[in-house]
Amino acid sequence: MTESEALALFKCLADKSRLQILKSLAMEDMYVERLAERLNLTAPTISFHLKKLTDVGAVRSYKTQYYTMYALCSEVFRPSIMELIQEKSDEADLQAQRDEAYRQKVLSSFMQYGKLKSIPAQKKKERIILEELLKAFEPGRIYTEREVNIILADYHDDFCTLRRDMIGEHLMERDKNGYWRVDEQK
Amino acid sequence: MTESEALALFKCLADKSRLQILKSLAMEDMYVERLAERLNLTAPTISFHLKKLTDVGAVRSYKTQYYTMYALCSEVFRPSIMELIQEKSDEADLQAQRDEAYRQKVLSSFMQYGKLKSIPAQKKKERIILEELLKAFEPGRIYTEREVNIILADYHDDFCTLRRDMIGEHLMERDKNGYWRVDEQK
DNA sequence: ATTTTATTTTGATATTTATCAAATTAGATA
DNA sequence: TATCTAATTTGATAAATATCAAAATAAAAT
Repeated sequence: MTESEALALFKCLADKSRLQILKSLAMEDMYVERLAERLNLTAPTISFHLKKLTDVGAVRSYKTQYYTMYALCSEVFRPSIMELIQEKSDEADLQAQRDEAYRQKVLSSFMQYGKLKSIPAQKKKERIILEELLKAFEPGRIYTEREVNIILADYHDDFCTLRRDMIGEHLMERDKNGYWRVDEQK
Repeated sequence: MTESEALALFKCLADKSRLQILKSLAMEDMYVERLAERLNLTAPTISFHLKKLTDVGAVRSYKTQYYTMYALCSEVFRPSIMELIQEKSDEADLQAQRDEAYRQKVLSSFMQYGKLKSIPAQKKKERIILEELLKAFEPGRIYTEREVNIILADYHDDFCTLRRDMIGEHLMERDKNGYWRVDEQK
């Protein structure tokens, strides 16, 4: 089971009516109207819940003459909660984690005591460093070139290269009034 | 753990952010801002989630100089989902179930083939029967005495007693225009 | 004492969703 | 085929809630 499947399962369990349905089905198979009567809900509402439960594989249904009987899929409920929580992440999450790990690795190999040991030659690595240094600037605020130099000089003597590459990587922009952060997201 | 505690726990698990928090805390204890950074959420949001998780006993916190560290309460996650689902119901639910069981017992011993075998002598039992017969009347509609008689006669020859006791139990009311159901709730 | 930093609370908002009534579909019996 | 009955879908509504920004607390360092 993947992480998002576990989430979907928990969402299903996070409802009183659905828990009651599961508890009822744990005792014996039942059809929609029987459940509606037991829980004091309408048939459409029970149907709605059973659909959700079916979608996550918690229940299954079979026909017996008049009725559509619903039954519990017990296997789904065997694992402990901990097992579900620790499901490994989906592909997207995994990639994000890998990215973050790489970022940390680059940061720790080029930064020390809050200073930049050297400016990475690889563009990809320098980009990561620059993104980190960018945090020293407030979003929206406009800085003079002198202010930018002072801030960057805190990290490395060659603040000119840093300043130029900030512009080159489009992390900052400039005009006659000064420099400012580029903030894309949101 | 009671049924409603299990429900509260599942509600907590039914959120992506909280699952990620738990997964993070499963690796190591963390403080609010660290989690906010990892999940790309604001500190207030993390705080909000941690409060919920604390309330259900999923995490606990302790102070270490600067920070409030949060830690997983692993015991909570050991049981299988099935164990939680089958928690016995709360006191209120249990009482409701007992009441319903008693009602069914009375109904089945005095009713047969949709007819009333006899009118219960015990007031408590008759009340249950009358409440059941009341369902034959539409809420809001006004019936003539003759109509009431016809409906009640379907259940027992002594429809006069039934009609009188409907009034006596305040299940129906009457005035010069006729009879009607008393519907309290909603 | 003052300032800084971490955390929580408050207020507002947008999204999700459980529920029902009414309408529709599907199956089985007559 | 026609007619029940069970089940689902649709549309509407009310309640819950995840999130953020801003304000308020708390706690530590200067």
